[in-house]
Amino acid sequence: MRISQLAAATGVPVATIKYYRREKLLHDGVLTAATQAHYDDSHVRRLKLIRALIGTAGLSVAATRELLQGLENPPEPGHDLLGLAHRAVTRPAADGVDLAPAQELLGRWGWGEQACDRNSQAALVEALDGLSSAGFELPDGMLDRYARAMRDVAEADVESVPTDSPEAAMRYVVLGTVLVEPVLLAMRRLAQQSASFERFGAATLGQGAGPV
Amino acid sequence: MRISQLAAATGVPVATIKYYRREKLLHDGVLTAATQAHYDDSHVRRLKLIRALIGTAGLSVAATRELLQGLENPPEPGHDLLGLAHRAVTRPAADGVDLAPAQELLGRWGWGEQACDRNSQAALVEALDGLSSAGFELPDGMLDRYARAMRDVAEADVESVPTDSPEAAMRYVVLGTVLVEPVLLAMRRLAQQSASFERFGAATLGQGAGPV
DNA sequence: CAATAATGGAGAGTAGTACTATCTAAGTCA
DNA sequence: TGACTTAGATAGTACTACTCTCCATTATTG
Repeated sequence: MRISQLAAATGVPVATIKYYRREKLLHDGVLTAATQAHYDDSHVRRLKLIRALIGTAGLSVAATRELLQGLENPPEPGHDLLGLAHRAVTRPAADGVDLAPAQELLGRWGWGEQACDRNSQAALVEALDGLSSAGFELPDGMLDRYARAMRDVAEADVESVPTDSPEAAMRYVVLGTVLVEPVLLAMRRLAQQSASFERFGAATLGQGAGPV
Repeated sequence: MRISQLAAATGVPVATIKYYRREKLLHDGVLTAATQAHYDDSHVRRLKLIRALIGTAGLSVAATRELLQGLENPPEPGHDLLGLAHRAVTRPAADGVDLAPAQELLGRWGWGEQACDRNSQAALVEALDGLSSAGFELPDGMLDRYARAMRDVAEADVESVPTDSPEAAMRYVVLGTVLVEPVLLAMRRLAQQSASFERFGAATLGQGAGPV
């Protein structure tokens, strides 16, 4: 398969394929001559994965590269699979973040603090800071309801990890983490619309009377 | 309060404040002379809100402007509050998207299809497409578990909407939708780490033995 | 009251990201 | 043979979110 056929098979422009190759997202084809290379199914699959990570999951090219490079190396026992996935979607925590608020919540929910890494805790703290600095106050108990729901999600995630091979587990964890996020957010919005429709009828929160 | 004091009070550089003003995110101060204007608390609050929307929620300047302009106009009865918030975080659906897969799911979950707008349905379809085109298959029943959890979240959201004043309701819906998303995602990651720690111990999915 | 600093408003400049286009020498195919 | 394709390198583009510079005022301070 030559590059133009690879482009046709995936819908990705040739120039973009070359760009991804330069950026080390896509492995080289097999050179058959100085100006000719062959690509195969592995390139098609990889390219589709790249587009899903950049397009659907909204990762940057740099984060995508890191995640793919992590996926490439077979996971050693004790390798931090979740960390690999989470680093791809979590920006590193600033140094001066006070993790105490997160620690308190983790304690309250019985989520072992020692199991949870700094960056994810910092992400929670920053998200909550964003809420409060915007002058937005969550009603009492709201955070706990959210926590229960996300715990359900996470338990489903963890239970479904295939345990037969480390490679399959790694793939599942890494892709499941980043690619499922947009699914969950889309679901929340639809569920909000449905719940609001049931509770208030169309007139209050849902679709207005007129066209959008 | 002059612009430099506004900058000091919010941590936003003067040049950036001027930029937000040009971009109509921030209302003008009161001119007291040709080169002097006064700012007040409303500017401080607005600026903090802008930073939360752009920084924490990850909105673009354009989406932030739209959302703020929507917040500004008092909501008319029948106004589409959820739509306003959802448009700020959902990119408009491409024309050619087939909504059938989403419709089927909505039917299965009993989420009234007529309550759910095209763009949100398209977002779900695209997110699921991303999963499958990445070669990632969700186990049977997984989507339903996710749906149940997100339904819980959405019901909490809708129940907590203050019903006393339309302005408060609008503010709650719009900000709650976009600012809570990062909170939920951070929680999912922490819950995954905790659940994985409980199920597998530190060695399999969680923090590796060595330093990262 | 004069020197210094700050401000509003406008425009231009910058840094980063994700491509996209052009070019050359080399190879392929009809 | 001659049009077409390709690898690899370099340069250019479009967009976003700022950031800087400038000038004619105002304000502040010694």
